[in-house]
Amino acid sequence: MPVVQREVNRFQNFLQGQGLKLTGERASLVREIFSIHYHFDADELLFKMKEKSVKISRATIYRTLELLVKSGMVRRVHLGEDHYHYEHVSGNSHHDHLVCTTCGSVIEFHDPLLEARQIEICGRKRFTPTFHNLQILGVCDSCRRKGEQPDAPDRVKMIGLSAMQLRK
Amino acid sequence: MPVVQREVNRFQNFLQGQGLKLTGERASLVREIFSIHYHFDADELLFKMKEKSVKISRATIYRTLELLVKSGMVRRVHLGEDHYHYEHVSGNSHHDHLVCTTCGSVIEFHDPLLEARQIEICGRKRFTPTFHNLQILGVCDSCRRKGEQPDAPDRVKMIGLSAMQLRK
DNA sequence: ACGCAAATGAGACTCATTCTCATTTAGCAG
DNA sequence: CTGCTAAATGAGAATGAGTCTCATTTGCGT
Repeated sequence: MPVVQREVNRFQNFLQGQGLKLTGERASLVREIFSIHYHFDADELLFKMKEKSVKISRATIYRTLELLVKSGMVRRVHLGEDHYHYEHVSGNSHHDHLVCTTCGSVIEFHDPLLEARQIEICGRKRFTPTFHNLQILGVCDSCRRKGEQPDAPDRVKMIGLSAMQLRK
Repeated sequence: MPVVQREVNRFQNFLQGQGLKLTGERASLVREIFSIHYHFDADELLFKMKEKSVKISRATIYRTLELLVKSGMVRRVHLGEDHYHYEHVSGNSHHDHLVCTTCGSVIEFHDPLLEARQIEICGRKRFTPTFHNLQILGVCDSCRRKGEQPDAPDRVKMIGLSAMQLRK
């Protein structure tokens, strides 16, 4: 009856359709992933499973994430870092991300007008869109209020922004 | 007098401002990069330099790319692959990308309305944007006309899209 | 031309991700 | 309930983009 169980069932349906099996490891991962209402990476998952004394190998985590992405239940997102992040897809709530380059926090947003405009652009280019990925990098409200630290650009390198772009 | 020479000078100005030096290797790389009117990755650069018998080590390529990004002359872009791509910045023509998931081709576009809407959204979230990164994945005109190949989803895995997302 | 900080090349290293393969398991047929 | 077999797992090796180290070389101000 917990909500996450529905997700496990959803995954099982997908697996059965592909002639694949629902194992204990896969079920645990789905339960964990759908309890994280935020972005995570493979290592965080590995760590959380270890915390709960659920033994799952790194390989299985990656393999299961791949299946979940194929099933559409999980989405791979780029957050300006040099490795992948993931997030679960609840219902069909697509959203994009504002990423703070100072503190690393991520704000989600969804804007129908933005989406509509994108579709218009695609039409003009005779391009059939299936999916998109938008991150807006910048400074969040609380970091802005804290003022400019003189040594702030440290995080800039990580995220691959140029000083010039930041200055714009 | 070739156009690329202006870029070399631009880079030299940046380097001097930082107390850094313009070396033969750096100049060759800038000339090469500003002759590529497309996206490239570090390995492609390495290969092209080898082709021209210009000896430059992998480390220098990465180091120079980092400097060029810092100078604002080159931009790091994510194109849905698992490693970085770069593109040179000519003037101040920001643009975004339509990436075909079938043939891998990339169409650039720039849309002021889209940008304006993004700024509006940021304002609502009290977020100060400095930069953004938008890729729209989908199928380009010529691939669409070729119809659906029964084995098309091969590239899907590479790009990390789910079958469900593609179907939408 | 000198001196020295900066730059280079070669290869070692890191670290996320993928692969291999021997062993275990889910789930179907009987 | 039992056996069977394809699929799944874990452990660790392999991969590959990107970074770092350090001995040697070079740009460039004096």
